[in-house]
Amino acid sequence: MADTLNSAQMDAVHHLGGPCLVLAGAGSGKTRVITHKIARLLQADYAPSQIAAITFTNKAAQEMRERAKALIGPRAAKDLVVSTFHSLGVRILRTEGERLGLKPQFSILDSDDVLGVLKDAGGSSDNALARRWQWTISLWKNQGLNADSVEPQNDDERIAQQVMKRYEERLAAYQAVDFDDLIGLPHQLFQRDDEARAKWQNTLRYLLVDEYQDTNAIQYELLKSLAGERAMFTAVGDDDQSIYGWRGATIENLRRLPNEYPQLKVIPLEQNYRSTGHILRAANAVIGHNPKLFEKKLWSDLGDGDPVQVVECDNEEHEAERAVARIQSLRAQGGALVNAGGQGGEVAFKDFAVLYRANHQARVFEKALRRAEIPYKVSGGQSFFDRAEIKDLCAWLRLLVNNDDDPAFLRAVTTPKRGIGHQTLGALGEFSKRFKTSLYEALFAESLGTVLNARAIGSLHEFGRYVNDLEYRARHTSGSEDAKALLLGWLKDIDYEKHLYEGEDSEKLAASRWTNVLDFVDWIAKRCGGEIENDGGATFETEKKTVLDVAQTISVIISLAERGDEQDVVTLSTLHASKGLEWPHVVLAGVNEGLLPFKSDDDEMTPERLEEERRLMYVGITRARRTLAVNVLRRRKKGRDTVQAIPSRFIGEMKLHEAKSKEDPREKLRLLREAAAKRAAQADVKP
DNA sequence: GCCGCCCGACTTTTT
DNA sequence: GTCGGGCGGC
Repeated sequence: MADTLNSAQMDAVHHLGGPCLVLAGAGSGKTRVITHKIARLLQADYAPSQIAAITFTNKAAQEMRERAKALIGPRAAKDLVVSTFHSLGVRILRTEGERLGLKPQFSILDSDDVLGVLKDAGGSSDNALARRWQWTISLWKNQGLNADSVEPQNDDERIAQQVMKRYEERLAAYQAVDFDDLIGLPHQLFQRDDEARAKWQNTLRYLLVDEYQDTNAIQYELLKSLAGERAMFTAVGDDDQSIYGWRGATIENLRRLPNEYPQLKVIPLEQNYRSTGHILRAANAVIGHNPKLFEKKLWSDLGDGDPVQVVECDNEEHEAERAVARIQSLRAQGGALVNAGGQGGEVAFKDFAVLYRANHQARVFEKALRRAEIPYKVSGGQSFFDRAEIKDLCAWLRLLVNNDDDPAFLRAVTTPKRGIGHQTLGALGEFSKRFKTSLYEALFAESLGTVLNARAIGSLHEFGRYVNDLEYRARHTSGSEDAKALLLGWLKDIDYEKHLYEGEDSEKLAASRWTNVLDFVDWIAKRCGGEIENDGGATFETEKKTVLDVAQTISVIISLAERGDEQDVVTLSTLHASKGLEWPHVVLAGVNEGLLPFKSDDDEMTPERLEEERRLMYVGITRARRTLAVNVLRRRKKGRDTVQAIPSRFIGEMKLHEAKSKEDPREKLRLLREAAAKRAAQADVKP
């Protein structure tokens, strides 16, 4: 991307006099606009602490802060308010809690906590039912409703309303709030307390909102009251990438903006710096089938590039094989298909992504990639390993596998605290650096006595001997039962349960962490195998693995996860999780009716739903920089059996044939398919 | 009433 | 490949 801003980006950055809506098409450099606008605001004498950039996820907030820091320097970046909606809400509630009758140390319930409270409040032990209540109540709260203002439409909703009433009472009694309250309560406060509202309006004098199309009704209201009369804000979003309607986001928020702020300056960013022409034309063609809120058409000056390929596959396994073959052949050719575009050069695994509608579609791709020995990661997935308690234990396991893993050593030696402090570790670190050894190695060095006193050395040796002993036992223990005993013994030795309860002020949270730990132990133990299995009359023992073997596999998973995007691996991701990301080569998997657009058997496809599915397709297409393969299944699995599969109507909507002759036999076939898709569309959509 | 087995389904996700 | 629900047997 050029180092300068284009003229639309420039307009967006320099419009400071009033409300501003930036319609940032895919790949149009919206983060650049936000960070440059922050810099511009600083020039215009806003203090960093008066500028709030609001995002949806912690990850996005973190990235935004990094990007801003690179532009404006660490000192100014430190005071910027870069925060998610929810953490901003926490901040408001912590300072203003009193005015809402909330103790300063209220607790925030996570999703599991809420489920528990709901089961209790609703007098049901049925998880699925409680989840449905949770879902319904959350959607209501996101619309700014409470148990008294809800108007139930059916019996289920009437029950949910009653449960909600009791749920509200319980939260008040517990002095607890849920995630939705983090937005809803500050909003209520600002509605009725002019003083508090004025105070915050003066604290946060300029608001920048990222992914504006993902805001829900209540977030919109909160923004509106924060912005106040002055209306100093920039909303950045793209109605064509609104894919979270199902969790309460509403593009109404985009539609109402020009009405509620007549002075609103709307600036479309249409130049795309990501994809080549064929890909962009396909994207524009697809999204052209949706009714338009704002006129916007992406263009790029990166040349036509390679045509979008429709890849026909017999079934899911074949599809995965073809995707693997595509990865291998593109790598072999150095990325050149028809038009290399930029430089050919090396094509790395990390240049590829396979995107799909639903998580379970990843499995068959994982299998094929493993067989082809292609490294991959499944994105968006398991955050289990991200949990602090699991990381603690993994540090120990990593240390057992590799004694020289210094970060693991540091975490293990201080978890739990065992009287080895900063001083000791600092000295050990210096020592290890000087003699170019690992920390673990340094611990046993004869000459360590020159830098540390006997007591410190004693503690270190005790730790070292324990690790040594544990490693020996882990190396010689296998089978589920023995492994479990070993692991539980270890946790008891280090008194980890106590450590959890001491480190956590909420007993409940500590208990849930301990449950995670026990799950983790079971998980490892299971992988140590050795269970007697009964297979067709013949009993046999499955192959046993030692605890150390399993720890080794875990270490690999962890180090993959930790290095994150640095790793040269193929990405498997849902379309939802792919938003905001890009890859040179993208494969869209299973572009068939029923999958994309997704349709479940019992609910009917409304036009709104279909439009959101179409935006999902649009998001998928616009992730690709240079090549795009769209996979179509001839047959697909449905439940236990395989059924005929119809190509997605979105294939036809891409208008890939536009410039081609209709005499081409392949083209005729394509047109027939398109007609079939159209018929499917008419059959499925009720007007 | 509880436990175990078998069958079937399997959206999308953040705080 | 996993989880949950439902049914059947003890």
